[in-house]
Amino acid sequence: MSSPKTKSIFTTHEVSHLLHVNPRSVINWIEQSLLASYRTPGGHRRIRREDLLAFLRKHQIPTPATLVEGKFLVLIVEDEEEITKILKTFLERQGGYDVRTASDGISALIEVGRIKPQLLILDIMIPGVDGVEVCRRIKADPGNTTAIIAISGLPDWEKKILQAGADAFMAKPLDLEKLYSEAKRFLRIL
Amino acid sequence: MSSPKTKSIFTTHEVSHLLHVNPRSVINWIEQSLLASYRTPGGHRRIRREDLLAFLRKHQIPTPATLVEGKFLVLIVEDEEEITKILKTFLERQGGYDVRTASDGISALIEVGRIKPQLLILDIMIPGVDGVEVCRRIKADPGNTTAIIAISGLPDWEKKILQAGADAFMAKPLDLEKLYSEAKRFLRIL
DNA sequence: CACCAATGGGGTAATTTGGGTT
DNA sequence: ATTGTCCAAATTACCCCATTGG
Repeated sequence: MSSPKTKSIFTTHEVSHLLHVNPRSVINWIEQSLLASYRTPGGHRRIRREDLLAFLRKHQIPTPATLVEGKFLVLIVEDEEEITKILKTFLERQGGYDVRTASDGISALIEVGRIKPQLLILDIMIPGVDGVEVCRRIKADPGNTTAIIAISGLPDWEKKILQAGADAFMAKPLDLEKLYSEAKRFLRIL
Repeated sequence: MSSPKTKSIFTTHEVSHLLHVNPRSVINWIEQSLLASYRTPGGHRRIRREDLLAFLRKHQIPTPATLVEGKFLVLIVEDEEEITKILKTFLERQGGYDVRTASDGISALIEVGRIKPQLLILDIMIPGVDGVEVCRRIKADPGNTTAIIAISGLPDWEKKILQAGADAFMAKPLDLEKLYSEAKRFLRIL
């Protein structure tokens, strides 16, 4: 129940592992004052979480999920309860995701406006306002920050939904791993 | 609500937790006379707060927040009362922050000169002298020790305010956690 | 005084890190 | 600009037993 308490101090090797680079590169960045750090009495470098995050932001490097504080807000819009449940459980099991749900177009639009999720997983064939229209309306807002992954059993929708502004399309049956990988891409995490 | 009354004597394990190192390293430092300590009759080491602080200063290691005596002085310059209030409440709730406020450029400059805050949270669009000019003037003083986090609803200001010497820029709406993380970065605490 | 869980010490081996190199 | 390899040194892991503090 307790929060996993994100690490707050990292060694050069830990940073190099997080960012998938050679430890020497991390040292180079530090020596060029691109990344702030301090030293142990014995000369080993230590990097504070805040300094690492500032470095990542400045250089627009995707943030490793383990560095992210708080949770990502995801809204699933799907009228088939079974699929909703599978998706929700899967994402929650990854950790770091706060998953909300809606089952029709109108409530989807209301929820997006209200909670402003970072990610929307949107089934196209839903009751009332359909997914394409939901997508269009969300993306029409210039202040929009919600990434949209559209899903449907009919691959024919792909072109139309991407034109409506969706960031990605995935055909059912869903490949959960692929979906997760896309989600991470839009959330800019590693 | 009351201050937790900072501890004045620490064990090796407590120090190791504070600094995120292995207890063994603390012992090593003590044995190399890098860190002063004394022993209980049974041989257990005890470290005085002042000795620990001296050690941290000497090696330029950031100070854990719980070791900091007194409060950090923060000045918020913002003409929207609502935002000022949210920020002030948030920082005070973290503990360890003495938060002052100003609502225009002139009083901001006067207050910075008078109370020399460690941190200035500066809205750019304020009445009278604007944030960019306030920033420039503060950073023009070679004796300046105030870190500046600029905030604005218009992301376009980022480049200009950083050129004026601001240490960071954050767009509104504000992410309080991110702001707090930046604050800790500039205050050199763990 | 004895009991007990958690913590601390001391030894040594294993791992990680920095720095000079390529 | 990043990476590979070497070595010495710093840090950490693991062991068992003693101290601490209730």
